[in-house]
Amino acid sequence: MGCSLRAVVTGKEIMKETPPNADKSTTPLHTALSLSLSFLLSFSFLSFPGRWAGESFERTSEEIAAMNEASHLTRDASMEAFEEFREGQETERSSYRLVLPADGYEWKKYGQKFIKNIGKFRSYFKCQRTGCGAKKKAEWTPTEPSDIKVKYDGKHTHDSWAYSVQSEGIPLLAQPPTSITCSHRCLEIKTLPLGIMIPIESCPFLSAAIVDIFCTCT
DNA sequence: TGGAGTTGACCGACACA
DNA sequence: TGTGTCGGTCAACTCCA
Repeated sequence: MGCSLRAVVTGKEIMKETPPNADKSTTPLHTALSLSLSFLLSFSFLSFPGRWAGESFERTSEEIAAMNEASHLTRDASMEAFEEFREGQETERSSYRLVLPADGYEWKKYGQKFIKNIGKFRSYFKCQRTGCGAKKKAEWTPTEPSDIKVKYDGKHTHDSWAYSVQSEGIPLLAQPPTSITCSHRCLEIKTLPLGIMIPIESCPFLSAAIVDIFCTCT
């Protein structure tokens, strides 16, 4: 079990998870803020909410029924069955492409699966920077394509382009986070009032972005 | 033509009988 | 311990600018 940081931005939820062996010597609150720092630095939403390429995404009841039917098949056959159904519906392939909000890093998509257990599609991304092992997974429900959950794995070995963007005078957070939650293996719960100033150096917009932070045990 | 996305196949982990 | 299912990843393929 590890520590997780959650942020809700304009109704869309994202999540950052940390390894179970993360340093626990610091206070829960400090841990929460430390974890949030790198995450928020890359969290410069210049285009949000996420949307599908092409025409607006709407799933018919027949398509949903086909997905449920496919979920009873084997892992790879389920996606195949679903796609076969879609082909029969003569819908555009591009309308199922996911467009994620910019987060300050360049990602390379290397896979996508329909996860049976959670009933969502999951796309896999790697950071394109050479030598950087950071990854992220984007999950979304077919019926709620704007409800995208992004899980970040690993750390970036480089800065995000958010710094360069900021230097040009462009607001980093067009739509700042409305809530940030840290779930941590601790014995106490920290709750900070709205609008609190976060004493973290090198974060140019954190105080303006964070309106609520609290840490709970998991 | 090269980069990015798609997708079938493969592999290791895990649950269960 | 064998079998089936799962999530994660690879790599060939397709698409598009």
